[in-house]
Amino acid sequence: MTPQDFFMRLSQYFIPTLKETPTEAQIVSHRLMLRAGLVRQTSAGIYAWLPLGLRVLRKIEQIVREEQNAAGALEVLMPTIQSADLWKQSGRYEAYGKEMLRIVDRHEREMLYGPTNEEMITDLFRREIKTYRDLPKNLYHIQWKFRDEVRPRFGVMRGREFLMKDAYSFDLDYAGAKKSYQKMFLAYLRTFARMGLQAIPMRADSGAIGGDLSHEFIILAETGESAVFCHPDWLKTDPLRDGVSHDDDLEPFVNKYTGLYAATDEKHKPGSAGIAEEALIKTRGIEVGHIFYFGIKYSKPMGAEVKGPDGNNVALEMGSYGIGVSRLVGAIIEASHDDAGIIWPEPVAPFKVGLINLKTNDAVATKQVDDLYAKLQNAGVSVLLDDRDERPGAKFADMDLIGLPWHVVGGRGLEKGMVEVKNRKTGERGEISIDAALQKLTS
RNA sequence: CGGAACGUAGCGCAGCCUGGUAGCGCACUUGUCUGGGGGGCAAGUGGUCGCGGGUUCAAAUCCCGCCGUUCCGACCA
Repeated sequence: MTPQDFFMRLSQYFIPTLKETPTEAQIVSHRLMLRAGLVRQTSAGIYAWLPLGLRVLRKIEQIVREEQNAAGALEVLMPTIQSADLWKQSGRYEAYGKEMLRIVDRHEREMLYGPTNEEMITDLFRREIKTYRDLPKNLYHIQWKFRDEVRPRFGVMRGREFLMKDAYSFDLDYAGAKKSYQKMFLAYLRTFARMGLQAIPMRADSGAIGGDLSHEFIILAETGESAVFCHPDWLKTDPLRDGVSHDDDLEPFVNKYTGLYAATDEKHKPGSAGIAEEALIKTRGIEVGHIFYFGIKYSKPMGAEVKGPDGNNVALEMGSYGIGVSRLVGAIIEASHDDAGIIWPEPVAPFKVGLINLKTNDAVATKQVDDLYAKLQNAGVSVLLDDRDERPGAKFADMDLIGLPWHVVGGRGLEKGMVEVKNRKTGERGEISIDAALQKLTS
């Protein structure tokens, strides 16, 4: 917990909620992100993150980071601005098209705002790594990227500027590359599961980048962008309880998960699922991650080679692994909301508890609420305290909109030492003693 | 990039067709009553009508150009 967590009083914070929906927001996550004061648009597809939205972004980022680290990937940070030279070497400078934001610096040098980092990481790697003994390696960073989409839309789900985790693996041979791929496969399943999402890997085209071992990770959300079909057993999977470790042979694990049928609308072939068509779950999904092996696509033209055991130079076998971090904020809301607002899964919630003081003009009651606030903080629970002098209705509406997992209401029950505790997701609520509330929320 | 809309107060909108003092709701400020699901009363603040040009005695309104934003399609983490 950071020191600033001790001063999360709504009267001093910055959460500009909106009662009405801005016209430009068409889909639910975009509407809610604006209404709940998470972001503001500054240009088409470009957003400023306000305090509450930034906390969520950081939470997601941290989970991604932890799971990457657990898989043995090493964090680096590459620049947003790149030189065109590297892209000319790989041949993508011409190929990329108008999506790439091209910039000319004062010396008339061609630069670009990076849409991805294969070239740069390959360059960094080839300069330093000369022997197979230093393999395997997987380097990742979490950085802002820019793709000049023709038509940005859906808020942060398809912005032009976006925060992305991208990892790049380097191996001596295919067997090693496959192992690296499998580790990321596991890491991805764990990452999304930790965020409270049902994520399903689906076989994917490797697209413009090339390659043949490729999966998209799609999270299920009724309002998702594409229709998906999947085996009902998907809903029984839990990657967090499979008991596998990154050091294990992951082949059986990957086979288990890739063995269950799942396909997007465009890939779906009726009758190919191995079970009755009617038994398939039909829903919608949002792509939040993509992993793929692309072999020597960049290492070969860019001369990224190491000496193999036999003394010959070998082009590096590579793969890359992306997660749309900023997109996840929108995707999670698509997957978890109701008419009143956002419902944050606890691991990514900006605060765990929203504490409402309905008696701000009553010194004794306020003391009780402030005490509870301090005790929760001291117990390591992040709390947002609504100490504003607002009508109860406005406070409840804002709290529901913001969507913190637990709401604690200090009101007329305080005289008897009681508060109301509400679960945002289930709507379940009840009056319990302050001590019991403290117990419940810190356990 | 093809097709289509929209731009008037912080937000949501009316006014434009048929040119003549720029409006409504919410928000905001002050006072007051109120106090468990966006409250009432009273008094206020706030707008170069996206920008530029043209027509006209007169333009938010009509005409031309530009900019911005959004929607549908093709494209994508």
